[in-house]
Amino acid sequence: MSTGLATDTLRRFNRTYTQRIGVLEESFLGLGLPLGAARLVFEIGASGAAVRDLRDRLGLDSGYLSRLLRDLESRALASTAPDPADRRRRHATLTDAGRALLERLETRSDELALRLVAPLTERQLDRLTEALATADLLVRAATVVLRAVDPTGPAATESMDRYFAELADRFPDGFDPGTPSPLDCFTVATSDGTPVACGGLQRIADDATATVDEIKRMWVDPSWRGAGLGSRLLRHLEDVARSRRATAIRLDTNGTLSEAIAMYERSGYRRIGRYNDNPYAELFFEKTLA
Amino acid sequence: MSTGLATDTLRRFNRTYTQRIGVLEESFLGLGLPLGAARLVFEIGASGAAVRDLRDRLGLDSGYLSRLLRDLESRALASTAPDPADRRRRHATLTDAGRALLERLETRSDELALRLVAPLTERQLDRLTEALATADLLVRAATVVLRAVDPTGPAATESMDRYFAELADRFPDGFDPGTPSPLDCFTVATSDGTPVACGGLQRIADDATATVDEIKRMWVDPSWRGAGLGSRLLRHLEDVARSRRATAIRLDTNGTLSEAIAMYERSGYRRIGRYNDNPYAELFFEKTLA
DNA sequence: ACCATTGCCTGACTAAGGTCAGACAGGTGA
DNA sequence: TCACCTGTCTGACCTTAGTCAGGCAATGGT
Repeated sequence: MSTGLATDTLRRFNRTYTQRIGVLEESFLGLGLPLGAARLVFEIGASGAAVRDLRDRLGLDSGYLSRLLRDLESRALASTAPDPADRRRRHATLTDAGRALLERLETRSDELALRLVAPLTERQLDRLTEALATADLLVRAATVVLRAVDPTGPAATESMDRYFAELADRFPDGFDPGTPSPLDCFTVATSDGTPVACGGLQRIADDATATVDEIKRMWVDPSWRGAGLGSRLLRHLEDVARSRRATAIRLDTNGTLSEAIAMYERSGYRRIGRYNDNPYAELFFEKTLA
Repeated sequence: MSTGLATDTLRRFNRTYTQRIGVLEESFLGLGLPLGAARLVFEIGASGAAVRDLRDRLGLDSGYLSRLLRDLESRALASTAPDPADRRRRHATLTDAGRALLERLETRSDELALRLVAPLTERQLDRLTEALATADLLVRAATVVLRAVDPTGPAATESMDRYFAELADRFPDGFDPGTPSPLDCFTVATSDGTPVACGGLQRIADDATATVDEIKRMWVDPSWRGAGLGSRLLRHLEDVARSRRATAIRLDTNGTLSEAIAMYERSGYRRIGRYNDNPYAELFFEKTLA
């Protein structure tokens, strides 16, 4: 298909959106707060948030956010306190009044959304919901950022922990990572700062005949599957391996991870015999790098 | 399904949208024009537009729009001239420089859209395009306005003409409306001011046994089909008929209009025998009103 | 103990977006 | 012809949103 169709659709949708759904934003208005401040209340949420995160999520200048926070404080809607772990960082929380306002904001937002879709039949509402969920997942997936991180750093550790936790969940007899040895390099995919996928490389052979990297601890957050994140990560790791002068990539996997297996096959990996003694591995794949 | 899921999805999408796609808007920036002015250039378009329409479409205060137009004029991007038909109204047109700018705006917007979806595979791009097109159609359909209009007025005439034109196109031997007699009442569905569907009622029987209204000249714009506009219009006309104390509704149709026939059956209409001598009618339906 | 860095805050400033009241020209019906 | 309406324009005014440079306190490495 032509990318022209895609951009046309995107732009057409953009127009419909700003005219029709965009007014949802304005539901935040009319409760005495300007839009920016209301959005901030929304973003702080019932459980509070770090100032740093707020800045990232709202994409605001540090000075401006600070001013908005002071504004909320002067209205007794929020308060900030230093983070005990690092007293330079600050954490914002809503006061009772702030939480009450948040609730009213949510109610209004819901009402407006409901009114918007009220003329639709149930069947159409289902179609709309499904279409929006699909679009949401894909757009979010498209804007995921792949980043090489320190294989022993916090970002790598956090995503590997989630990977191990899932294996423990899915394997019939559980999973024991032991003390995982650090990999040569590690890539984490993040969306809004939280890791949603990861994977690393380890050199397992380097002699006259071949230089082989093994892909290890590759994982995609369950709620992000079906958006092509896995293939994208795989391609990325292949690029990294190539830049490390690897001539082939291998990986092993367990028979329970059926989506992963399908993806490896789609991506040009072919089944080979066992090449290690990993007790959890049942299937072994290899791909020759061009 | 619960409407809660729908509003959740809508709100979640809303968030993703403002963070990710919303920046498309900013593609209008950086060409020396503030966003509002750039949007106005976009809305005037290559073929110009009435100031009145611009105000409606952009939802702006008359004074503010006027100021924006003066701004564009002072930059030699647009010019306004009185409408010859009513010299109070004014019509805005882009100058050559304005059209050149419009083109650059469109290019930038396209480029940004492309960059946004670049990480997606072709298959995902197809899915995204389809999802957005569906969402677009449904959201636009949900915000269509049904309005009773003068059966002989311009709005009614315009949509009936399009209906007749389509019949002429679809019937193997063409269609001749003759001099259509005005109906008792007529409803037009509009989106952004242009008619997208219509239908009227005519009392065809009123005696001791029954008061019967006939639905005539019901039509949905081809590009708007599949969004439930037909059923909504049908329900609306039934309400109108009820308010006119009708006890039953009849309608006739041609065998070629298969989507319409399916819709009538879904909506509780049952086949009856011929009740008029309309030469184009082949099928006849009736529904008893509660 | 020192220094660079990080995280947040403040003051000063600007652009953008928008409202409101009134003015004024053109049009319309009695 | 007059009174009133419609559509647009102008001046005065205001809020919101945001940038930038510099400041201070807490932290981490040496």
